[in-house]
This record gives sequence, structure tokens and C-alpha cells, in this order.
Amino acid sequence: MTIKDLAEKTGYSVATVSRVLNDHPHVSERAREEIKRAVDQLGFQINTNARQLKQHANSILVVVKGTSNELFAEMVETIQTLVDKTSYPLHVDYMDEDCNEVLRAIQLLREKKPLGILFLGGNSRNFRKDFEKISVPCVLVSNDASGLPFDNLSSVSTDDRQAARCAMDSLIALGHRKFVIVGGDRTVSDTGRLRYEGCMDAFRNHGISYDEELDYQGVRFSYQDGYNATQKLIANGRPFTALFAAADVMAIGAIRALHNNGLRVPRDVSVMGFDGLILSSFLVPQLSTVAQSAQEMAKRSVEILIQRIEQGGTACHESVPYSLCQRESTRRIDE
Amino acid sequence: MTIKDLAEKTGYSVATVSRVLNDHPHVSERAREEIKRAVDQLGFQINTNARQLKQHANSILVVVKGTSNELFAEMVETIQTLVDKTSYPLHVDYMDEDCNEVLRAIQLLREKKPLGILFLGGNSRNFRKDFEKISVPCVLVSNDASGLPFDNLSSVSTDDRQAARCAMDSLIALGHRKFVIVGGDRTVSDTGRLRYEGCMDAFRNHGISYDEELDYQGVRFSYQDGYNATQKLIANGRPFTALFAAADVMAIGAIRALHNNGLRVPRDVSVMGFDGLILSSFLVPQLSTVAQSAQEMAKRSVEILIQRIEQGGTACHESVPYSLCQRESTRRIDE
DNA sequence: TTGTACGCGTTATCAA
DNA sequence: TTGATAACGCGTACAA
Repeated sequence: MTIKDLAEKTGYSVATVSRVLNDHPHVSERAREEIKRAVDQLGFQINTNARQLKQHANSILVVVKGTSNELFAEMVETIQTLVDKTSYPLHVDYMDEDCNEVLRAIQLLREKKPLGILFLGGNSRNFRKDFEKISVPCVLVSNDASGLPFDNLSSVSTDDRQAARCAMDSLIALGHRKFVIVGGDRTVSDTGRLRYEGCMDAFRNHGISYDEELDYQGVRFSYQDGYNATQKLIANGRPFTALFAAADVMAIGAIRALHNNGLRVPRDVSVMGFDGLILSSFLVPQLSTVAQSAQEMAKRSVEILIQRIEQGGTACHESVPYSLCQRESTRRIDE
Repeated sequence: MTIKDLAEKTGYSVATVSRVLNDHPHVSERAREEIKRAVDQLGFQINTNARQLKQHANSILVVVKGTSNELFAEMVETIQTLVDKTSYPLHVDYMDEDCNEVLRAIQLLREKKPLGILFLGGNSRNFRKDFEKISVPCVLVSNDASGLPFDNLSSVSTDDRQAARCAMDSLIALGHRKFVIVGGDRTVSDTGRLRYEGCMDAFRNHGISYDEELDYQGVRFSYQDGYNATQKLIANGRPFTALFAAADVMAIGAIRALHNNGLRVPRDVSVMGFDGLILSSFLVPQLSTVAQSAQEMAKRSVEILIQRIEQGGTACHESVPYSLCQRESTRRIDE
């Protein structure tokens, strides 16, 4: 079933059929109706390979790093509704967490010929290495790209460092002095490194002693890793009253590990997460966390991308506000 | 940068270049090397649109219904590793929950020309309506398709009805007699309907009275809907000692709602979920649940699909075992 | 072993 | 308003 078949069945030419299919003008009402009816009747489906081979498909591409990242899932939804309001078709591509998102984008660039790309998550090393091959406007979402030398790569992110520092400040204000941190692997995750540094800023400012070796665990952003890391921190035997996890999923694993060791949250240990997943507000206790504005990040990314696509201009780098949610997993302690 | 350019640069013809690109025989070592070098140097990337327009790409397609379904995410990982061991390329396509997965598959069938399709989740109504247009072997995963009249549609699923019944039986064995259920919308979700019927089976068997109107909520599988539904059930004012949620995510929302109403789990109310998400074992209290064998379902689906692709044969329908996890959110009560 | 030439399904540019 | 036809980039008979 091709447009050729459609042409034969309806008695029109492929050109006319194509015009109808693409809602082009210069087609008589009668032809339009007849052809549309035939499309429905015969269950015709267009071949996007052939179409994209010809067309400069004017779509927007979203490359999502990680297939089960709740924060990204929330953002994709927002992006979808926003882009739907424009005339740009949207294409979302999910990939494994430890895939190279830039190489993947280069591949998709050839296939889909999008006008611009939105990266949900990304590793600066990958960008440094291969991004030069991409020339369409791009926006890196949730990571800052201001340090990267590409004027077609904008970014919208949370100020991870400041947000983490703010979280620690709040715990310090609650009277906490002895901390452990379940964070990301600073050698591979930009996010992990920044949030770590934010914590250090707070410690330094308040003269709090902290042993990077004994009180930090750099692991993957998962329940299990959060759990394991916390087990180790407990096993180290250094007392602590507050635990900061650089992601809500790790915080959940951490709370379970604390529980298994007879430590209650927030009675014995205050736990603060990072991200502000929807899930975290349904937990018992509700998770205190630094909430990223997923909606706002998504919104600005789309706006910036479309602006760059339509009006050009060089890269810009924005950070969107975060909000500290003091909920039930943290408490004030007496000195 | 096309194979034509590549041909010019190297002095060979497009045919030879194409052969090298596809690792075909009948190419001299020298030509192979020269061309491969040129590919690297010029950063050539093949145009998959053109390629797929020509080729009957011998890939396997996975259509995932729902972008943030943890259970499916687990299965995709397993599928990926399994298919990687074969020579079939794998293509995973994620779509919104309330999209028509069959129409989407038909579309992708034209684009990617896969040898077979794996459906992760699906609505029997959609299949009944449009599946006839698909002729390649398919496997519906997590829903039973034995009632559907297609001999190229196999299925691998959990026996939802029996599993739900088993869950209720276990709660009854723990002394519970007054139940409420947070389930799916039985009019749209096959899964929701089956799990509901399983509960009814148990009630009937044990002579337990149950008011479908007052004690059942049919909602979407989300935290928020689980929460809202539970609020309503509590507001109805009918006392209950056990709550069954047809999905772990709903159970989590339910627990929070109970908590907000001063009801402790499992002290005041026992809560049992369904799915066995990884998350559920990290909660406090650990969620009692009916765990589906995600791994096993994924494994059998792949096996069946490849078998059908390679050796043909008509559809088969399997159910994989579930396991009842009595953890910390349920308890025995005294009569 | 290599090259020529055609066709895949579509869109777009003409001319009618 | 319509139709014939040339691309798009690639794979593959078939010929050499």
C-alpha cells in the first residue's frame, strides 16, 4: 500500500495524493475528499523512511539519557505538551544510561534531520569529544554547558552546587553537625561532582569537619546503590545525625538501610534527598528534598531551542530555581 | 557525505563501498581497508532512512506502552541482553500509556520492517480492532491473548486473576475479613478487570461480603490515583482491616493516604500491592506484594518470538509463575 | 573482484 | 487544479 496504489485506486496522480497527505493547497475539495476516504478505507500508512529521505523533516528531537529516570519522564511530558502547541513534530529517543548520547544524536540527526535537539541529561566528556559534529541548535537540559566551547549548545539546569549547599545549610541550621553523604561518582557524573562540591562549600563555611574518605560514598543513582552505600557508611562506625543523598532514589535506599540497622528517620537520622520526584511526597515519612523545577526546566529548554531555531543567536545558559522541601524525613536536633 | 562521495574519494564505485559497509564478501582486502579508512576519516554516517527503504531490516521491535513503567523498564533490560546474544538488531519504541500501541506498531512495521514484534503491555480492544493488519509474529507480554483470534499473536503473562485471588486468600488466611480494593478501571484495563475478578473469586469462596460500589475504586495506575482512591474509601466510612492495590504504585499512594488519616500500616491496615517493583522492597515498611516474574516473562517472550520467526508455527499462550511476597505491610490480625 | 543502473516510496519542480 | 518526473541515499541484480 503506497501512494502509487492510492493514486491508481482513486484515479489521481501520486502528486495529488501527496498533496492531500501533506495538507497542501491547490487541491480541489473533491479530490481531497476522495483521496482521504481511500486512505481510511485501505488503511494506508505513510512510509516515513521515504518521506524523511526526501524531506528536511522539520522536527525537534529529544534525546533522553536513561530509560527509567522519573525526573526526565516528568519533563518529557511537559515538553510534549509544549511542542504540540507548535507546528514542529516531536521525536523522543530513549537510550541507556551509559550510552554515548552525542554519538546517538549524530546518528539520529542523519535519520530524522531535526531542526534542533534537546538533550535530557548528558556527560560533558561526551560533548567535548564529539559535539563539534553537530551543527543544529541544541539545548542540554539539567546540566550546565557554559563551560563547553560550542555556540550552538545552550543549557538549562539547576545550579547543583548551590542547591546542594543550600540543602546542607538547612540541615546545619537544624542543628546537625555530623554528616554522611551518599553521592554520585564524581569521576563520571558532572552532577555528582557539583552536588558534592556544594556540600563541601557549606561545610567549609560553617567550619564543619568532614572526612571525604570515610563519610562519602560515590555510587550509581539507584535504590540498591543508595542502600549499599549507607550500609558501608554505617559500618564505618562514625556517628552521624544527618544523611544527604544526591538523588531521591538513593535517599530511599538509604532510609531502608538505616531502618535495617535500627536507626529511625528522622528520629535518629535526618535524611535529605535531591530531585523532588513525585514519589518522594508519597513516602512515609515524606522525603525532605531539594526539588528541581522539572516543569520550568522543560519549559525554558523548549523556548530557548525554538528561539534559536527560528531566530538563530548564540548559546545561552540558564539556571532555573530549585526549592527546598523540608518535609518529614528531617528534624531539628538539640545540640 | 554519502556513499557516492565515499566512492569518489576512494576511486571505487558505490557498489564496492556498499559492500564494505555491509561486510559483504567479494571485496579485495585492499579495497576494504582503503574504504574503511575513508569512512573513519570523513566521519561518514550511513543514512538509515535510505537503507531501510531498500532493506528488509531483520530486526526485532519492542513496543513499550507507558514511558515510566518500572516493571516494563526491568523487562526491557532483560530483553536487550537476551537479544544481543543473537544476531538480530533490536529496536525499542516507547509510547504514551493511552496511545494505540497496535497502530503505532503498524507504523513502525512500515518503517523498520522488523521480523517480529514484542508488545510490552497492550489493550485487547486495540488488538481486536487493528491487529489483523499485522502479519509478522508477535508476542504480547504481560497480558493474555489466548482469547484473541490471531494465530501470529502469542502471549506471555502472569495469571492476573489467579494471582490476585492468591493475594486475597493470603490476607484472608491472616484473619482479614473487611477489605477495600484500589484497582484499575475495569472498563479500559484488562489487567484491572482480571485482578478484580480474582479478588471476587476469593471473596466468594470464603463467603466474604463485599460491596462493589463502596469498597472498590477503579483508577489509573499512579501514586496520586492510589492516594485519592484511598481517601475516598476512607471517607465512605466503612471499616476495613486490609487494602489491596492492583499495583505497587497505587499501594504506595494508599499507604500515604492511610497515614494522613491516622491509620498505621500494618498495625491498623494491612496493605498488599501487585507487581513486585524493585522499589517496593526498599520501602519502610517493605511492601507485601504479588511479584510478577519480570525476568522470566521477558525471557520466554524472546524465546517464543525468535522461535516463531525462525521456524514458524502458530500462536502459543503461556503464563509465568508469580510469587507472593509477605513482607512488612501486612500482618495477622486476631478475630 | 568491480561497476552500472534500477528501484525502494516519497516530495517537489516543473509544465500543462 | 493537476500530472509527469527528477531527486533523496542506499542495496543489489546483472554485466563486465
